[in-house]
Amino acid sequence: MSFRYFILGLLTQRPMAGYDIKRLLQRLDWLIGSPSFGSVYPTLHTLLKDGLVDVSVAHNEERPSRKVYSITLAGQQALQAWLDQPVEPGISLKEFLMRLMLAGNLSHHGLVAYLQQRRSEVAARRPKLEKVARSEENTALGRQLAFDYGLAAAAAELAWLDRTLERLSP
Amino acid sequence: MSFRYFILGLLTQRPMAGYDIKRLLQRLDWLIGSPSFGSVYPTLHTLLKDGLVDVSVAHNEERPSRKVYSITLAGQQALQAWLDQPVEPGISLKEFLMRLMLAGNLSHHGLVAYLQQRRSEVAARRPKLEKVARSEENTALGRQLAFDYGLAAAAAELAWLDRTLERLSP
DNA sequence: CCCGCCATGTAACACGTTACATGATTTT
DNA sequence: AAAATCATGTAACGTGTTACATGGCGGG
Repeated sequence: MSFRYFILGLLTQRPMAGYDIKRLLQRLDWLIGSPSFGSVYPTLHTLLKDGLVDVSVAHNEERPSRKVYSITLAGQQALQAWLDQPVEPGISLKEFLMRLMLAGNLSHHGLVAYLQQRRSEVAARRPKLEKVARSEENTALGRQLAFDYGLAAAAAELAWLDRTLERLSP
Repeated sequence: MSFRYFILGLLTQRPMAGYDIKRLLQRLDWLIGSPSFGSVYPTLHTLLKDGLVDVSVAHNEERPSRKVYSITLAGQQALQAWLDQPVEPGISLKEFLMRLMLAGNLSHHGLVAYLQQRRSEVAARRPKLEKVARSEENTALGRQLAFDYGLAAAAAELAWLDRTLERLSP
């Protein structure tokens, strides 16, 4: 269900063809990863089958025909329902960012709550990581480095969340 | 092939049962993600079938029998071959950390080279992200936040890599 | 007495990748 | 003339999840 809703979310901004979506996703590759064409097209097919998107074929002389998809009312409702349901804890960074990118469909309050939930999760990770890092089986160099990385990453994310929450507050 | 080699790598430290592996992985969950039992056991079965691990059943009265797996010579060679082959660029953070945790099987020089490669990749992401963030279609709040996060994360990882590389140098 | 931990396993399913097929047009 | 870009699609495969089945032990 991961990319399904994200693609649906992209279509709230403007109607797009599969190729466009793939290209856009490609440029977001580093943040959320980019599915292949073999994934994008079938996803659009099932969204269409489920009535969440419409398609209009743009017959072009000179260039291949494009199938331009737009979100339907049912699609907007389905997206909203998905966004409204609370995120279960332990979500991955990629999922966190995917939802964050759809923040345009969220209320200000919803966005702040989302970031605050993330903040408390990341904060909770710190002591856990430290505890695991100190356990006797993790003295190998690689493990030590990985834990060290984890702590640094958690600290950086926490700092970003604090900065961002402050910026968003009135 | 992702967890296959990581599990093999875990067995270089000590022989373990599937349950042990899962428990260990669980504690590394935040760093590299943890596969379910339905993935761990079949993985061990195929490693066994391929001759990369051995199994010895520990019949215990009182407790369920445990199947303790140990790495074979062929397994060690396969792992080494996998570690020796250069990492293709664009690897995900999770894969980066998985390999990092196996650093015990790497030479000092190999480890440093690995980190340096990562450093140059992360450094290259910065200008790309900045360029994409400035493009006209990314003015929506969510996108801006996600890009901002990406830049902060990249900066933090870069700083960590520099610190670590310095610490590892003579 | 029920719940949680220990311990293994299988089958159905979900999601995504790789590799292929097709074919025109623009750039090198 | 070759290669990249535009544009869509399918089929086989890989890897992992969820949900189930089985069964004993220990603590609240």
